[in-house]
Amino acid sequence: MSSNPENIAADRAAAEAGSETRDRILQAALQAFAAQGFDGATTRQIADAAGVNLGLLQYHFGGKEKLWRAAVELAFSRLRAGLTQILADESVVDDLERVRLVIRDHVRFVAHNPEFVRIMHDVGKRPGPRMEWLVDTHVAPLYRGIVELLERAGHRLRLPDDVPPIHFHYILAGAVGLIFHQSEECKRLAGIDPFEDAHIETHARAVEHFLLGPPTQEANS
Amino acid sequence: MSSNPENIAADRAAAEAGSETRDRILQAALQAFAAQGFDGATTRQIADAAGVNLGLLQYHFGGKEKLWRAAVELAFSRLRAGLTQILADESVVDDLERVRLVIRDHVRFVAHNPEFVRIMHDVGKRPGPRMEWLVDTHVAPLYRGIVELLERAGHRLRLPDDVPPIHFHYILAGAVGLIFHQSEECKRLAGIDPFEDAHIETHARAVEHFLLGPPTQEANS
DNA sequence: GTCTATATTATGATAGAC
DNA sequence: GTCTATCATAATATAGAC
Repeated sequence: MSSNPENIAADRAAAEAGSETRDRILQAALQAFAAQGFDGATTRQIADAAGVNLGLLQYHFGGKEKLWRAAVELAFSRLRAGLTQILADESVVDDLERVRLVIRDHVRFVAHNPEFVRIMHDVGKRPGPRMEWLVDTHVAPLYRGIVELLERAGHRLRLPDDVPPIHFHYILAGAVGLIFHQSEECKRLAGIDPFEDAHIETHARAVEHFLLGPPTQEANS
Repeated sequence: MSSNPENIAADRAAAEAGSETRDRILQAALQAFAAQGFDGATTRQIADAAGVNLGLLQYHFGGKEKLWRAAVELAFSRLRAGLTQILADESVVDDLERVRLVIRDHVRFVAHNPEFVRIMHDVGKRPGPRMEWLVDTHVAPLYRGIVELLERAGHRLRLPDDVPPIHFHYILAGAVGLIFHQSEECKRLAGIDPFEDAHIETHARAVEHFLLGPPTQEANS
């Protein structure tokens, strides 16, 4: 940073350009890590996709690992944006309906942000510092919110006896996300693109139906 | 292969040792590809785990790609062993009960062969020759069998109107498999090991319950 | 902040002795 | 069939000019 006045404007412009570049790198990194996994994605590929030089990744993020963390933060911030809103929405009085809203919204979120599921699946399968960091800083807080909600919805959830909420969590996450995670497989297997709006809504309806049963009369949006 | 008689016995012994080595490599490869993904797994790591030299992978399989295919064949042969048996079991008269059996069995299969799901998730998310080969040669035939079964079970499946079977397929596969795929995450998130027998059965019961409803009276095994 | 080198390491594959 | 080199390549990360 310069201290002589005539350079302050230039510094500010440079800083802004830098922040914009940072964002482009971050976005490219999120796509790459989701599509190829942490191991498969390369820093060169990310730099190319962002249209910048390789050295810049080092400058802005300090390495592949830290870049990955920043990309994950971005993915989770997008998820929380919608989710915390629903969890706090006071106009919803019925907690079972709130679960329904969460499911419907999550299907749509995953369909529009498949990177989220892809990154979760990439990390959650193997032990190590990345997985531990992800769970501790991002997944666990969210999971606690979900469990609270499930407990408030209580017996009306039609959970069989003695099934801990963690099973519901993974059944839900799997039922919602797999078709989008495996979108390429799905296209070849069934000839449909799950990301098309009609299929997204069909999937939401199906998941909702299996996990919560037919909707009550007032629940339409 | 030698043609002089006194070496035939030695040849046979060598061939047997070779086939045994081949199997050890294959098993190690399956584990590695499942745990680290195709990109993350290294041929050296596989050779080490199998207790053999790097050059042998080349000799027996001809490269990483072909070794991967052989490992996938192994995983699917294990899956088919149990599945085709259930699909063909004539003592089951009710097709809805057959679906129930398939689900229960698949939960147990995945729990005991988590490599299966890990490999599926690793390949199914991105386009390319590996994914195409996997779908065409292994997934599609299996999927056709599942669809047939679903059609025979028909309306009793409680599928909402106009939901194509592909959605049921991915809901089922996701609900069954994710907790095992994400076992490491699950351990840290909920403090339980999903591979313990009690949790396997709980999960099977929960999935069954959500997708098929409460069991009928005669359906217990 | 951005770029052009380059250092260092690790990978998949090959050649050739035994 | 199995092993010991070794090659060629591609990856992350660094140093330093602009």
